[in-house]
Amino acid sequence: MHGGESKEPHRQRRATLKRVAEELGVSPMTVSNAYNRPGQLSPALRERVFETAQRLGYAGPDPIARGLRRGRTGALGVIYDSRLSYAFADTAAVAFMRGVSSAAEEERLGLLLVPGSSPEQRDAAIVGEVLVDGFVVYSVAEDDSLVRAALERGLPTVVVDQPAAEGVPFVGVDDRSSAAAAAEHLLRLGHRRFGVVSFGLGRDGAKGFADLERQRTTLYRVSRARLEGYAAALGTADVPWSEVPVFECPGSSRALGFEAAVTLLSLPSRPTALLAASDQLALGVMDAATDRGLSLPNDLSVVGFDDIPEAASADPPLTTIRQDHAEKGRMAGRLLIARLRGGSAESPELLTTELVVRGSTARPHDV
Amino acid sequence: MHGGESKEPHRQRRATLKRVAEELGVSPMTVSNAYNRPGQLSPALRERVFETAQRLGYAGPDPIARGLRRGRTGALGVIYDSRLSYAFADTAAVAFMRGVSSAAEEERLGLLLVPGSSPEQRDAAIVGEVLVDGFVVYSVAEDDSLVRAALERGLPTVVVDQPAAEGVPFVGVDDRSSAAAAAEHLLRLGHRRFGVVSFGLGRDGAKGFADLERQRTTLYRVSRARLEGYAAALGTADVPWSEVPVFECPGSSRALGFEAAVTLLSLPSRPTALLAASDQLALGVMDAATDRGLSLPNDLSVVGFDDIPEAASADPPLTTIRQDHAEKGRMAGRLLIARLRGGSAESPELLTTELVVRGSTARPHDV
DNA sequence: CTGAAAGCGCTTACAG
DNA sequence: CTGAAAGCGCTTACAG
Repeated sequence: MHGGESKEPHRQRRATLKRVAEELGVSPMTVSNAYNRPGQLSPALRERVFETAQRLGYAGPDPIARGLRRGRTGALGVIYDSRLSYAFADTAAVAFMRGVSSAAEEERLGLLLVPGSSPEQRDAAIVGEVLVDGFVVYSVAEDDSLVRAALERGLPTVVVDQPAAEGVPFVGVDDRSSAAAAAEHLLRLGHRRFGVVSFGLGRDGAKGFADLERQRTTLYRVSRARLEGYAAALGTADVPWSEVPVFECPGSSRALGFEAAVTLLSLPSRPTALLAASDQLALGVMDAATDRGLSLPNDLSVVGFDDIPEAASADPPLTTIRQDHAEKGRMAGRLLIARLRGGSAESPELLTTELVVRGSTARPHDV
Repeated sequence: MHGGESKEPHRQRRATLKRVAEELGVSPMTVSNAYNRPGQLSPALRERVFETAQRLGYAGPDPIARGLRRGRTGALGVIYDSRLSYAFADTAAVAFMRGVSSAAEEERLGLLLVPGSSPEQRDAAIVGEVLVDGFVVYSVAEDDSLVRAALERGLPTVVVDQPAAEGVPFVGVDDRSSAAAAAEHLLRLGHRRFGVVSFGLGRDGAKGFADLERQRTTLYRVSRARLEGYAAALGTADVPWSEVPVFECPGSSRALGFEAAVTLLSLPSRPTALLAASDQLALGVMDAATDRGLSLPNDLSVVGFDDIPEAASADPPLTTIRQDHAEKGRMAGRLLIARLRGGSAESPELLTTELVVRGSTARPHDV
């Protein structure tokens, strides 16, 4: 029964709990207890276990085996829309991660950043292979294969920004009322001729003007909600929405904002105010306006969405809708953890936003 | 043999591979092959496997069980000195993570951020419990319990900035020559009266002047290497190192830099130039100098180390030693991956640094 | 305070 | 192209 040591050692494998138990002449469970339930055995025996472990080069119970037995990994998975390295270059994403990590850390959970996806080359399979207890899906379009893969995995999942489906916990802002606040600000200043730079409205990656039909039928709720917010505010002020040009961008980059603005600003009846669905787009709009020799905010008012750090330092500083990305991350993390703990935790209230008025908006020049 | 379905279903557990195999009347290995080796079975059978899986709500092989069997997790662990949320607030750390994540992603590996540690409350045990294939230890003092725990875990480990021990792969910059370059720059400008704001030199958290003995005997190689670099450069110019006041700070914060400078600048023979071991410390030095009514760089030259984003936007902009944090992360990630792959990969060369001359340094006023 | 047995859910040789 | 068996390394009831 003893003397395991004399057996032909197969290639000197890493020491195991069982091996330590044999060496010591106790049962594996005693060794397990030494690590996991100190109260279950005498301090002296526990000491002997650790000594033997040390001597055999046993570093403690293998976390993978423990995970299999216990059914959990101790990590939250974060799924990001793009390459991970982009997440660390995106100030909003970094703030969001800061929030998620603080929630995870409160519960002694790790954060696993899921690799391998870019919009061009989706590797949704990895979502099924990753060792986590649940997912936070951040900044991923609601019909994306990454979201599907996360939901199919059958683990608790919280979706951020883009609601995925009925019943899936969601964290985000009230896009409709936030967008309305942006439009109302411009109306108060006296603007009547608007243009909108929107996120994408379909999988087709279309770039150009979106008619009312396309606006209404889009499956992208964030895009739709923001358009609805703009429309509602303008409607209240008797600005007919059907006459407001909406330029759709297949993404949210400065370059796309630039393109959109080039088109919008060459319209026969040039808008005096442009509403952009993100600060990135808005900054591109400002680039285009400046390029065209327009002076901001005199010739054109611009409002963004997000309040990224670059918004405040833009020239002129960008008026925008601020959201608290870190708080969003914290809420997403906490909501996921509540699900993990078996709580039937409801999705929390939507996060509040705030209109931040800066130098990129003013009364229209011709009023 | 069949009809597993008719057996008393214990609480409707999650479906397993075995369950799918029973349902289909094939062996578990066939189901496993359907997921892992498509070529091993007919497309038709494979389809039937997936259909059955779908019907039973089986989401594919459990990654934990697979991990146990295969002996790997598919994730790299990143150990950070402080709370994770601080890492996402630290621009150098974020750039570093960006680099590590790009290396991980190249190999389809996830990044697990290890939770639960702050300098005040170390939870090194978590390092033994986390499901990863190896560790990158970032920004952790070489005698810290986190480093010990990572090494004891017995997984491949790469240490960054603070070399941990002989034989442990290491990524960092040449601290000695970088520090020397900083001092040489000041010497070239004509400075002869120096002061140094150093990192900590011991576990005791001491704050104050460090004598030669303490400088020489410190176990912190980074602190020592930088002091040696300063000393070597000054020695070459016949500035006696023994007369250069070295103020030791138990950390690297703006507040500590402030404190150090308050003391150094009230010395009877006031230095005309201060060398700081980090930009954070240097910014604190500048705060203190301004507070005291000194004008920079006329009354005092300051050189930092790191080139964090705040350095360029400081007033005046900070002269410093630039290091490429993202590249450092990428190298650390690649080095770890090479170890994982069984390569006996040597530690790569030290990363190069670059003196960036900005407005915080000038000829001494009284020369 | 300690043990013997079962089993977490899969994949890996070894056979055919 | 498919199977039966062994086993990855642990922890969890169940007993005593």
